[in-house]
Amino acid sequence: MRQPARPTKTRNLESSRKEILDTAFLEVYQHGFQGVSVDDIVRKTSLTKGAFYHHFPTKLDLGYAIVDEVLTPLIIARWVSPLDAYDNPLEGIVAQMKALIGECDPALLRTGCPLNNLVQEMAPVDPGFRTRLQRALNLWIDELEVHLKRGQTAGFVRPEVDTRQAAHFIVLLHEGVYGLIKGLGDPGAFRTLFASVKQYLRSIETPS
Amino acid sequence: MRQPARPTKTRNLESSRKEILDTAFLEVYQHGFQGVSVDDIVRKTSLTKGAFYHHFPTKLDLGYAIVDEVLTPLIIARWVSPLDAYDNPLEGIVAQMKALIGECDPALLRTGCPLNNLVQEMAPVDPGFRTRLQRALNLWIDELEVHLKRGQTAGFVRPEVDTRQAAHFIVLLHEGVYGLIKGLGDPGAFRTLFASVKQYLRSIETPS
DNA sequence: GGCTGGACATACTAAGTAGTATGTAAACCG
DNA sequence: CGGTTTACATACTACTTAGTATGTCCAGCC
Repeated sequence: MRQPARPTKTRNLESSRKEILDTAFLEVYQHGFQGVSVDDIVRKTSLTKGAFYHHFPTKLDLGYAIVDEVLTPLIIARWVSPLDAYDNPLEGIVAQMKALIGECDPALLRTGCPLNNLVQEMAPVDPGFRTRLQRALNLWIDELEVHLKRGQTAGFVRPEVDTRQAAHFIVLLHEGVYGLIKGLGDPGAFRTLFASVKQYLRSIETPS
Repeated sequence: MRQPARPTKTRNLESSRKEILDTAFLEVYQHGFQGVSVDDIVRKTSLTKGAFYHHFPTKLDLGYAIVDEVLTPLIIARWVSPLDAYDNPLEGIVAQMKALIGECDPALLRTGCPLNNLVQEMAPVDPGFRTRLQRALNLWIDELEVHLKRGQTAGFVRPEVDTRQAAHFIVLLHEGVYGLIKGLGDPGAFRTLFASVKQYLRSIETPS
């Protein structure tokens, strides 16, 4: 058996930081940033408080790192990159929403969208969160617009559609679907909402 | 000068409770339920902690009272009752959204929708909140559907429209508009989003 | 192989937290 | 008008919180 290039050490800066970050993300996702304590987080970790404050100067900095290093990449990986596989981006949007929300574990659905959760909780409270969450949302909108423009030149999206306006609205629809399912506590509401979403997307698609 | 029927007393159960409830609503609206302490609330009141716990057994009970006695009536007063004045409910929905979001103080807009804020923060965390917030949302949807049905029989809403599905979607649009403006931190985003909302509402309206 | 610095662990502090115990004076009732 | 209840105010407690101070041990380097 070959040794790995960087052999497993009993201590590892990168992996420790990642462990804290990932478990913190899950805890914050479920209980909110203000609803989770640093002690809560380290308790769910193999590490201790000393490690936490070695990696993150304050709890707020941890929050910022969650947005930048976990949340934003997650948005791109789940809602943007998959569209590359579709000639018609509208088709991809429908498919992804069905796969990631419609066919998601209902229990998990009740906790909503990690991004939306943080936006609603922290954006008005702290400016550091605000700017970072704005960046994430704008990135999502920008990337969506790129795909819509591509779909427009390829003839799938109606030429008169304002792609920027549509990108905004599609993000709104994602957050709205997540939020309303969470609020109603009923994953079954997805079918009803999804029908309206598809109806809108068809309305900006060139009829075949 | 006539004495009022119930003369002003130095102590008044009803008005004290209302003072606590109203200031608590504003504080929770701005900082979240978990982000506000009982001490914070009483500090913004002319009363003290003794009064607080005389009126509310726990902080959670205060939260429940906020949903039942402040939030739910507010939803009805702002988004449902005004529709009575319109023969065409879709026209009323557009007018109300423009008046209450589009022409609202931008600073206030950044804190979003009080109902949506609480839903995203507390619905997954506490079952007592969950059921109450569900009730509020379902009431909103139910009342909206009544208006849509009325508009349908009056010929303003297309006969083939599923009014229940539309009511769900319209509530989603409200929460989504609030949420995205808050997330983007840009009240100017309203114009963009509002255009899409109007576009949808026109699509379920019978052409004149 | 000893030394140094980094990657943690342990123990602590000061401030805030929900909630309580008790006191007190105003309102009501006879 | 005297007593009881109600509507609070004050002072306190037990606990949790973010953050710190200090100790320790492993890893790489000379």
